Amino acid sequence: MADSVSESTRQTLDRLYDDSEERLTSLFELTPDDGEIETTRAVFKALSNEHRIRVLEALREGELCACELQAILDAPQSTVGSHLRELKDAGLVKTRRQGKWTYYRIGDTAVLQLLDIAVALGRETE
Amino acid sequence: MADSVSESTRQTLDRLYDDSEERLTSLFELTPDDGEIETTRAVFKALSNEHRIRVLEALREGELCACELQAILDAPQSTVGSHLRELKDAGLVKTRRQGKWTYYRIGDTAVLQLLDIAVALGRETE
DNA sequence: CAAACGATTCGATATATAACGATATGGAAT
DNA sequence: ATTCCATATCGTTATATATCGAATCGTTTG
Repeated sequence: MADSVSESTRQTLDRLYDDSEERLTSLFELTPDDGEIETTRAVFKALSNEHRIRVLEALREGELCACELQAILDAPQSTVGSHLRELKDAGLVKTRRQGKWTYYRIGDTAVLQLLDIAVALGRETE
Repeated sequence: MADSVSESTRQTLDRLYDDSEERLTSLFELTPDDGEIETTRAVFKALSNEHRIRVLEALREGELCACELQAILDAPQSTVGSHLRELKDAGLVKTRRQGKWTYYRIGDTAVLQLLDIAVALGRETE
């Protein structure tokens, strides 16, 4: 584990700490396992697109069918479709099929919490 | 505004609603303005990378210098540097310079809230 | 003030993501 | 069954992001 660190990094730590080995070990304890990082990244990745954010914002009020979302995004059907699929794959929306129509809704209210916090954070960063 | 909608989308809405024009107008009210969407997107984009998530997780406990973060990521200095710059540009971390070292810390606890919610959301989606 | 060293930026290449026309799928109505 | 329609998927091309060696910048320290 600790011996996977590059030479230059190790040298820096050696200079910085009396017991660099111990420090390295405690540093590595700060990092979550790969699986958790990856699932977290997938959530943020799905949220990091203008069209997908617009869809989720629109779904705050309740479910909408794909064609309504298409009107909101004002983009070609294939483009909208692939974004909806991505949101669904990420678990951020759920679908309900009624006849020819597919209705989309927010999959978990935690999604709205994420949006709220990010909006506030973005505003203060501006 | 409403006349920017493509022909096929309009036709679909025409079939779907008696007053498609009114429906279109109310749909457009669901979408936030471009500026807000963009700042929100910027926050999520900065968060949608394995290395950057690892950095933020590591900073939960308190500030760390760039070289320690380099040890945690175990990546070349230039790679780590560009991720740190991106986090700083997005306002997610703040820096403090002491002598030769630059110390990084979480810029706003809202960042940790975002991470917590996304981790939980990712876990249940898996 | 010059050497040393960590941090930052630059530039080229590799990889990932987005867009969207064309086509397929599946339900409903005639 | 055939046709129509909403949605989903595929495949290609365009755009964006990540990586990392090399060069540069800013401080500290001798």
